[in-house]
Amino acid sequence: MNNPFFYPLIDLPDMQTANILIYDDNEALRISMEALITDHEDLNLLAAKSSAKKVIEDIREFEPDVILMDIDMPEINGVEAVKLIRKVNEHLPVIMLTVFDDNENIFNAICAGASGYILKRYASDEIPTAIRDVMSGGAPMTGSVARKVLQMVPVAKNEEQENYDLSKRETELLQLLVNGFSYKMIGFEMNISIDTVRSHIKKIYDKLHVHSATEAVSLAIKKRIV
Amino acid sequence: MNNPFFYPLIDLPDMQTANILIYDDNEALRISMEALITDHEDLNLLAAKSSAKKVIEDIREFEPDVILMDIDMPEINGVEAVKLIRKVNEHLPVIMLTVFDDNENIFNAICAGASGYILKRYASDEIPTAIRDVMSGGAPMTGSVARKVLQMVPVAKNEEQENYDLSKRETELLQLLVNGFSYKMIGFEMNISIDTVRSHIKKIYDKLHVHSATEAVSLAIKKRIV
DNA sequence: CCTAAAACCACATCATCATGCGATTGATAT
DNA sequence: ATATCAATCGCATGATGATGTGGTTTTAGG
Repeated sequence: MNNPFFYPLIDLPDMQTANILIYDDNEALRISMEALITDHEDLNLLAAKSSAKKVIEDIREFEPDVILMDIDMPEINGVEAVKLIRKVNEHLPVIMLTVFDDNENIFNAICAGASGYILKRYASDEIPTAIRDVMSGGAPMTGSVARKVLQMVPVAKNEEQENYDLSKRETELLQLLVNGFSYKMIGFEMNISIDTVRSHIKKIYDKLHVHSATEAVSLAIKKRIV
Repeated sequence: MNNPFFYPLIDLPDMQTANILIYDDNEALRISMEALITDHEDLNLLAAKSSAKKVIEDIREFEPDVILMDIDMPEINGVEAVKLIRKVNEHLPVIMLTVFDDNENIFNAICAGASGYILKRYASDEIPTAIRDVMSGGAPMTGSVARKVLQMVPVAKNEEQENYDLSKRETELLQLLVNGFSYKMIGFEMNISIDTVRSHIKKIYDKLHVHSATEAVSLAIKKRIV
């Protein structure tokens, strides 16, 4: 189709084979996953294990590109496993598989460092895509999961991003204050006298409607001024 | 395929037609979008406008099910438009369209209340899916966007959720400190003498390895101790 | 050119904070 | 029983913070 709207699709360069390691305690599911993966030329199953107990050793042995990790497993659950993985490897993509899409689970998995989160009921459809997705730097998730993650995103939402009208220099100073600098240190850091620091601080307090450093710091962080 | 792994796919019940409103200042793109949408039976384009200036009136007039909103528009940009929408309608799905996937833009859009965020270069592929997705409660985003959103999710990540071992009372006090209370106020609030406040504070500082209220407050918020 | 605002500095004063030393009480674990 | 620790309080001292008043210089706009 010759249409300006149709941008060239993502350039899939040398999409090499993705070497996969699977953890799931359900044997039927493991078998199905094997079948699914062998159906795709660019996916290669290294192993499918029923327990993540030896995940660290496994990684060293198999050197996978991607890990599919069930959340609900006996002995060591998926979230714990991800935490273990993240201690030795910051970036190895780990896609969580689960039947639950409750906030608690999702939140824990994300915080533990999971790269993606897909629901088993969509797994047959989404796993191949998800794997290619993480391989190219994405973070696959089911739509409903994505929405939940969005809801976790900080605060603000529609909250009238109040404008406190701090000048550049004032913002800079506030930043130092937030980092625990004393007046003396701020003066040194900004190359101004301590009296100037006081002067700035007072103006900042006036603008933020606060009367102490702790209030200012608290407000600055919570309202994302810094 | 008779396979236990292949869960019944998402039940698409009465997937009714999605009525769509588009905002994009690029005419060529609007035309392409129209073509794309008319290609799909379950999608219905109500209008494609070049400016979101009258978005509120438009919504009242057209009563769309979904809005596609370009971020980069003159006069009023997409993020501002979403904020306006959210003031009158908490739940109307708004999918952001953009060529940029920088953190700043994504973060602003999400905070403003966008329901999804997809990149124009994948638009032709993803828009139909995205629309169905938001209609059924999802939150569509491109993989790379999803990953960025994940990175915004609080802190923690793998960070050894450090345990500062604050006692109950100490935590309580720290909370007050974070809220900008002075020693005097804290003492009054907790019904203890100011000297006890000092005593507690000193212990808290020791445990947090800080030496001032601002540092403590900053750490407390950032590490989510409070 | 003139004005407003930002950025800079000084001095003074009182309040509050940071820290150290010491001490009592009650709960809990060994 | 006794050692540990959280929680409470007191006192003292030096450092730092909060606020006010009054300046000068630099920068950006009308």
